[in-house]
Amino acid sequence: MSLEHAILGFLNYRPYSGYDLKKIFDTSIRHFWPADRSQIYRTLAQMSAAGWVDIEVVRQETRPDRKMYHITPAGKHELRRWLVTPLLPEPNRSAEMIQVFFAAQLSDEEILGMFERTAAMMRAGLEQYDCIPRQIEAYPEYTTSPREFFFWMLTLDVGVHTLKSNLVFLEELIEKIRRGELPKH
Amino acid sequence: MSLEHAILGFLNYRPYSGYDLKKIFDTSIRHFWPADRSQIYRTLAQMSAAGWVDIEVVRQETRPDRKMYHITPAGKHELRRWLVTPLLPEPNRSAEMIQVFFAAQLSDEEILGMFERTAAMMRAGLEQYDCIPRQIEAYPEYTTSPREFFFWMLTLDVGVHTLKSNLVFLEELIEKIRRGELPKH
DNA sequence: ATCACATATTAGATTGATCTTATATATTGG
DNA sequence: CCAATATATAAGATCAATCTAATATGTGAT
Repeated sequence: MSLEHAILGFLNYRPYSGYDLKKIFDTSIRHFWPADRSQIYRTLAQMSAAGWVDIEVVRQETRPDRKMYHITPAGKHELRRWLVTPLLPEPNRSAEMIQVFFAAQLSDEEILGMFERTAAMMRAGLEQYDCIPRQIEAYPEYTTSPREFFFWMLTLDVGVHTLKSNLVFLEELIEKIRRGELPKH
Repeated sequence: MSLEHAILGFLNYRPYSGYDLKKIFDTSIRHFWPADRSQIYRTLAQMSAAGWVDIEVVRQETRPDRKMYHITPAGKHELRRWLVTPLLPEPNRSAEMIQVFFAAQLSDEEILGMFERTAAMMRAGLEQYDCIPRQIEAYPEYTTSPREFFFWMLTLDVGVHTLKSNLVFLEELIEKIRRGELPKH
């Protein structure tokens, strides 16, 4: 499971609580691995049972107690093992592609409208990416070195590059449809 | 759920059994929506309960009976409704990106090895795409018009385009690492 | 004064996807 | 002759992800 290893990755920087981890996920890797609060807590419990993390209970008077999770040597070992393991190629499910696959059943105008809405969403997505580096820089405690920062930024670059490339492809397709080049029958 | 609508899309060509549909999925849209046999049968049962399909039992003597699923007017209506509905943007989960995100913990050599293996898999993937059009052409009964064929091919073009674009990006990154341009600390 | 929000964890329920197993028979290949 | 593969459906189990709700309190905004 990847969630476990993402958590190990963060705990390898320093100890965090489940609540901290939820915030970190939401401000960093949510774009390629969103995580549910409940699932983070449950996964932490499993990781504790597996001996990958130790729990330190921090008493608080005005707030509920926090459980700080510390990575163990076994956890560090598991993280390294996973990081160097090539992943089996998992297919990226895409409901959009199903719509494309059966788009012949729609009129040219409907298809054009669909693709134009998609292009608009992709352009909006590109603008969102511009805001992320500032978000990450606002959390300097999460990153500890230029080397780490390089790879954090790399995940963003991949996202931007893929989006841009797909947008160019889509815009060419839209032009093609506008020129009436779809088979009519 | 997208699986339901993919099934409706195929049943809108002609009636099929669950067994047929599994084969069709595996030879056409598996690349962006793999489907489990068991799940297809269960989904067909739900679709029947929802009134989207009718079941015609075909007695066979030497083989188990087949259940041929026929799309109903309600099913056709639901298919059209879904095809013109813009989808909520779902994040593409990517375990590979988690590995990139925490790659700073590995040595330059380990990172290079990882990326080179990924590039090799992508090149192998590109070669696989070359074989797919022939597979589809081998199943002419699934497609009924040049218009449908155009969109079938379009889903392949998107896949090839994305793969190629990501491969170029990755090759540039590998060159950068070879030139020793990763931050060392 | 009240309402929303932040802190902090956990349990319950459901869904979609996946894997395994069961059943029963015909054909094909070694 | 035996093993594997194809035809055909379905139940059982599990897992990861998601949504909702419960609990309890402090702070800031309207």
